[in-house]
Amino acid sequence: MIYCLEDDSSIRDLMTYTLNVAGFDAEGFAESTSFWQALRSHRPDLILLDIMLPKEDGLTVLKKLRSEPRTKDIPVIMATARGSEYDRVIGLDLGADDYLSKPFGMMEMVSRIRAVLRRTGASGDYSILEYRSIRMDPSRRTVTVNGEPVTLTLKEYELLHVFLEHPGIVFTRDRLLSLVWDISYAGETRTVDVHIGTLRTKLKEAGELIRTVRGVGYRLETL
Amino acid sequence: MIYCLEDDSSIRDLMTYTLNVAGFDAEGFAESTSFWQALRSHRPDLILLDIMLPKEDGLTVLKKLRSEPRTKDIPVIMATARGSEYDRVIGLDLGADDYLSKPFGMMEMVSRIRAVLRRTGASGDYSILEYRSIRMDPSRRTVTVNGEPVTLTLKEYELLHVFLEHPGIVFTRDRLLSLVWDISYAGETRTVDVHIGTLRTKLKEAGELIRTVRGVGYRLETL
DNA sequence: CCGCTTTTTACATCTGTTTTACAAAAAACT
DNA sequence: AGTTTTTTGTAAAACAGATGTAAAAAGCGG
Repeated sequence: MIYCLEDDSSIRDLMTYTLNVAGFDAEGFAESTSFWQALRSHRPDLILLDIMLPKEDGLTVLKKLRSEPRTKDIPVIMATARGSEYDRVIGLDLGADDYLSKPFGMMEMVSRIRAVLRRTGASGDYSILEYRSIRMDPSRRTVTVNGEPVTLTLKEYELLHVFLEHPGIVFTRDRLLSLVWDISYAGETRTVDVHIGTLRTKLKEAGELIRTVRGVGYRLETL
Repeated sequence: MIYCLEDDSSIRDLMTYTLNVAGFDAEGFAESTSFWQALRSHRPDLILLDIMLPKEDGLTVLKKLRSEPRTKDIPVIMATARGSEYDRVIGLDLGADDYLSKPFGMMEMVSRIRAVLRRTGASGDYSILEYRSIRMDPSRRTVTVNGEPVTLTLKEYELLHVFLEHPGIVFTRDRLLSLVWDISYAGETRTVDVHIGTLRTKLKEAGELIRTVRGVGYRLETL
């Protein structure tokens, strides 16, 4: 989910519309009050923040976001008026993750968002993940290998999702447990191994792409 | 263009967001002043009017609209709280074109808007939705399977509508609840499952097209 | 009060997950 | 090289949880 805080309704609508088409879940806010309210019940994957806002300006919002533990890690992209170098500097100090100079194109916006999400590791992105012969469509929750559909269970799917999002990166069993099972397991468990096993067989030849790193964990092979 | 006059910003944003996604052009207003101002320069195709408003209540707004020649033919849908308020509105019969009882689901809102727009002859899209043997005519609110008419209840219809509009996409139970039922439902419920069940049996063989994605939700099968 | 829709409840069933146990493979150590 | 130790693969059993569904309860409009 991406939140857009932008007072101009036509720009805001264009943004949310574009983001939806691009496969994101987006919600727009005209001013900060409703934005803070929404933030209480939901934590977005990214926030698009206009500098010029009616009640409370963007820099203040950013400062508030960064001061709260619950929100300080949410990536923020700021939309600034052209050439106002001042805002840019201030925003940098406050820790915005990227900037968009108005007027900006929707395509640029989407690619910046993708870049920031990739950098910060948060996903929220529903675009298709692909590696070699493996293809995953998160919005449909389907996986194909060489075009052949493969039926995966929840855990298998989540595991593969982790690997596809970070090809080449080694994940320890503990890390996988916390990512896919989200609880940090104290003791020793063979669960991950078993699921890796079933995943490998279900992926047929492509199963070999999931390599064992002895004594450490697993990773999706990159060459 | 659809105007939404609703003081609660989160509901208003949800409404305009949904309408935009549904292909309408929507603009929200928190109170009547800015609404009257916008009305001077533009004539919307439909107005969504909340009864409870800060400055000037919805009934007064409706009365004013109906008294002006320039605005008296604009279709109006009123959003009312359940109970006495509803009766009061009906009793007054100021000539709203339809009513929505709060809390209402976004799909219901969209369907009502489409229905009203169709009745009044204004624009809007109510193209027939079709997938395999299932055929839905939103303007008549009818569904057929292999040409055989199927009688669906409100919720069943709205559910099927969601699926037909996005074949293949997986919907979690939460998402379906927010689309077809209330704005947001906290806590666990088997309601969705039961309705999916009845929908499946009513759709006969075509019921198998609604697939369960274990641990996630449901989706209309595409191959 | 009646008939219809919707929601809840309860339980059987089905499916995925985890554990267990042991074989196989790799590494470490004579 | 041979032996031991550690680590991983995997089949099968045990377990946990999600889903389907009938039936009861609750809501709603007449």
